[in-house]
Amino acid sequence: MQTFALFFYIFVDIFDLINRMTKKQATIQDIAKALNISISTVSRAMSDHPKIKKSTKDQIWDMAKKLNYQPNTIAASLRKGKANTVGMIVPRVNRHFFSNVITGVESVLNPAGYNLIICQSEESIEKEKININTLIASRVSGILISLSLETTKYDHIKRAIKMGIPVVLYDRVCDELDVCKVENDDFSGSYDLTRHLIEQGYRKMMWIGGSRKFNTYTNRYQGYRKALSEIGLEADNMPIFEGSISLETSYDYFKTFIENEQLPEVIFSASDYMAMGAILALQEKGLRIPDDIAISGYSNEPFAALINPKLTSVEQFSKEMGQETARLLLAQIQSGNPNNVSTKTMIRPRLIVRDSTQNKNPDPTPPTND
Amino acid sequence: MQTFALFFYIFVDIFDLINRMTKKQATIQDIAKALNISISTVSRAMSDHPKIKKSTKDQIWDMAKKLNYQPNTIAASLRKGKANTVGMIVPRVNRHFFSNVITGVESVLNPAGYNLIICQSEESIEKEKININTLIASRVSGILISLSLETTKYDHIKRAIKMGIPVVLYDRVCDELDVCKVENDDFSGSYDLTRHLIEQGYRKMMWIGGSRKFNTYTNRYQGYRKALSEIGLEADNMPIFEGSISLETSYDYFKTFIENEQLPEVIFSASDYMAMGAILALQEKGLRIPDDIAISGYSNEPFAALINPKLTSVEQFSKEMGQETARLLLAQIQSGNPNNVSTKTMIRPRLIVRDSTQNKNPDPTPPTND
DNA sequence: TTGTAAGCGTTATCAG
DNA sequence: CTGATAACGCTTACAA
Repeated sequence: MQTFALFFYIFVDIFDLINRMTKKQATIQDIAKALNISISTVSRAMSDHPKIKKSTKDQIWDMAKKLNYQPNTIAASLRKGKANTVGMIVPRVNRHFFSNVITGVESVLNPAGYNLIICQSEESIEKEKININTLIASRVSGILISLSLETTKYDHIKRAIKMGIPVVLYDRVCDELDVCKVENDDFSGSYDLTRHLIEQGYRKMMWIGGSRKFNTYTNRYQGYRKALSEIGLEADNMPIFEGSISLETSYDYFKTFIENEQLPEVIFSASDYMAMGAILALQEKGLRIPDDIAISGYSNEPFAALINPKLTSVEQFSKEMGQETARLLLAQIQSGNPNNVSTKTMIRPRLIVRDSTQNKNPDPTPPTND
Repeated sequence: MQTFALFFYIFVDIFDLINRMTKKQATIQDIAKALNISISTVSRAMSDHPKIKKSTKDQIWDMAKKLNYQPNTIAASLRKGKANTVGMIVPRVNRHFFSNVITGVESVLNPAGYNLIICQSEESIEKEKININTLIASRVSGILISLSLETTKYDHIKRAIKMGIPVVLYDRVCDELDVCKVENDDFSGSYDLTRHLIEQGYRKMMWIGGSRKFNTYTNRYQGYRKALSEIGLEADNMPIFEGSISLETSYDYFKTFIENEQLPEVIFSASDYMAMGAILALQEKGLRIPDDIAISGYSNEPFAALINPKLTSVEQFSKEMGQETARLLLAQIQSGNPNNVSTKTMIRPRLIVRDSTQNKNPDPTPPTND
């Protein structure tokens, strides 16, 4: 018994030694050889094939452990013609919104056995093209993409679609591609928010946001415009500031705006960051929010609930968007007939009313409508 | 001429047709066949091998374009025994700090021709093990990992190391693994911050932070302790609150703390979120910051500069950490002798002094030391 | 229940 | 400068 144990010990060690010396990883061949069985049996055992005897399976699994076997998905992918990998193109990962979409995507893709390759376009169409090529070259099972701000031609994406790779667009979509899309319902979010402002009694409004050549901001503007038009106000005749979506841009703008222009009752900011810039500029001039001027944001950035006053904003459910996007992709992959349908899913955002839009001295006139 | 053009047109179309019908992607074989040359020549041309005539290369590239050829990196990886992919394990992507590390990593890995597979451990050692297995199975060229909070055993990581996969630890490291590590110099960051508080004249301090069983918080505590001991104060004798690192925990704690305990002059919070929770609780009770009580944070979250008062904090240079981590990994990969060195890189953080620690009525006693 | 053998698309070695 | 050919590690008909 003693001897046997010793023998066994040496036996194990030899395998380990061989592993180390050759620096080569064990394959199913090694297992097959060691057990004097066929490699296909090993392959089947590794995927827990029902037609393999339990006892042989156990043998194989033991040996696998002994040899420190790690399956090689690359070989499997090559053989199967596709990888259990999906590619996700994101403008930037270090944005609250997008990193939450990623979390959502992973939460459905991982349990389904897929890995995520994340690529950043950094808002550049050139990078986006490179990303697409990389993903095609990696033979991913599908591609999730939110378009870069620069992207106005879609040949690179069409190429992927033509190759039979399922594609789902999320957040930043376009009409030209005939695939599944998951969007934020910016129109509704904006409309609801504007209704809230109206109900608070505000009438003299001002729009600030990113350039309306981007869908996001057009849609938000349209929602704002619609709500106003319903009570007989014309958004286009009220002040508008379009600029790059950053705290600084808006801060600088309001520094001078305050000096030269008459302030509205409320600022509708289509971006929390721009709202923040405005707030800093206004507060520096001694203006109280919302008493002297109210303001709302959009996106519900983490800081919105933390600043003073707490910022009214719109929650976008980024994680849910990721989940829905991933689910659609999985459906495409599993259908075996990718890109055969082109759906359009709207994620309905939710208005979060906070202190920054609480009218202390509401206009006596109620909304004329509804 | 007319005829030729027509012929050519049909010719192209046939290829396209075949591509579509078979849904099979063109390979170098197809190119070779179409051009009546050998597949090895095509392979060489695709990697721009110097010994291939310019004219044949051009032919090949043309045909590649015509056939809509996309290289198959899976096949290449299998043949070469490794993928041009590196794996990155991150506790959570939707954290400001980590998503910036990712950005940094990508900024050096992509130009070097590597792709990133990002996995989230979600602070679970089980997930971390699965992630490691996935990455090994994908035959990544290297692994970057920040340990989950649960991780106290490292067999899974050792396995990767033993298989010859270069591993670099970042942010959350451990002594037991003999690999390259990139850490935040929490001790120094905390020390510098405490010195600043001392210089502001604060003496009655309070420590709040995450559990000190985690390196991060021990180190920060030690820096704090050291600075205090230098002026003859004993940190251990001052109030301490350890809890989960969230706004809510700290908010709840201070709601009752204010009622029952005597407030310190300044709260040293080892987390911006906990600082924020405290601020909300204190301000709700009508306390003015920093006039009635000062407070500092750590990590320089985006909101730190936006709240009122602006929060003194410590900037961690997460992007730079990512870049350094990636550089170290690349060096390991290229050395061909992975995990042969084990370095320890400290990223020195920077103190950002803001309003929340401006002492309006400084203690007349200057620091006794330095 | 297990084995045989072909092949996935590359690259690398050797030979012209 | 180019070609033939053997892997790389796995899956999967088809056979037994």
